[in-house]
Amino acid sequence: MVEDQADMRQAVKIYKALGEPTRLKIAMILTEERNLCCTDIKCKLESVAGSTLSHHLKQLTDCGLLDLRKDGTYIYYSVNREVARKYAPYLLE
Amino acid sequence: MVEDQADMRQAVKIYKALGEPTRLKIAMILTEERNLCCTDIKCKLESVAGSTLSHHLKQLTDCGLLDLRKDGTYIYYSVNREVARKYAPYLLE
DNA sequence: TTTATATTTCTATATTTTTAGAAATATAAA
DNA sequence: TTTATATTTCTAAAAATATAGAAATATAAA
Repeated sequence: MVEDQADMRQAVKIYKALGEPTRLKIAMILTEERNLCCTDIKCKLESVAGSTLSHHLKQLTDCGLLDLRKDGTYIYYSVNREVARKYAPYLLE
Repeated sequence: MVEDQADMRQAVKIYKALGEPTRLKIAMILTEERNLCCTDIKCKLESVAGSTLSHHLKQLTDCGLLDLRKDGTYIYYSVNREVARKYAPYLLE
């Protein structure tokens, strides 16, 4: 039951993260194409400030939906498919 | 592509609806037990004003996640399993 | 018709979230 | 070391959301 609570908190975080147009877009971009860095993603969006994008990516990462891999100055993001499958398979369609 | 846009807008609505603790709770309650009315749901939650609950149910209904059936003064809610399966199968676990 | 119950709408307030500019940090390349 | 690029943190303002009391609406039962 305690895990359920923790599980629900994660679920809320994930759904909150996906319940915003820009972040859902980012999640969909990172499902289709993996290992994109901040700047790559920025290019694929109409217009977002870097600081704003950073906040969105943080939210998507903190909830467990995105995996990241650091390489030098770059951070490469991908959607974690297991998490997507469990909580939001819509992303994988 | 146009449908994709509409689809994404619905997805955002659904995830926004589920990205709030009380509403996720309501969705889970209505997945486990179907055809509950407003008052039944109110009893199963710690403490929510009727007006607040009404707003939550409206949001969950507007996005397509809940089906409703009116009977006299009562409105019975259930989770739409197809929508849940597509967007948030976590509910069905 | 009167009364009771279920639900919604109106209104206002408190809180949270989104957004981005500016400054800071981190790493790589010259 | 200097310069350039990637990303984050700080800060503040604007917008959106959650909440609930009071009043309104709808239907059923007495």
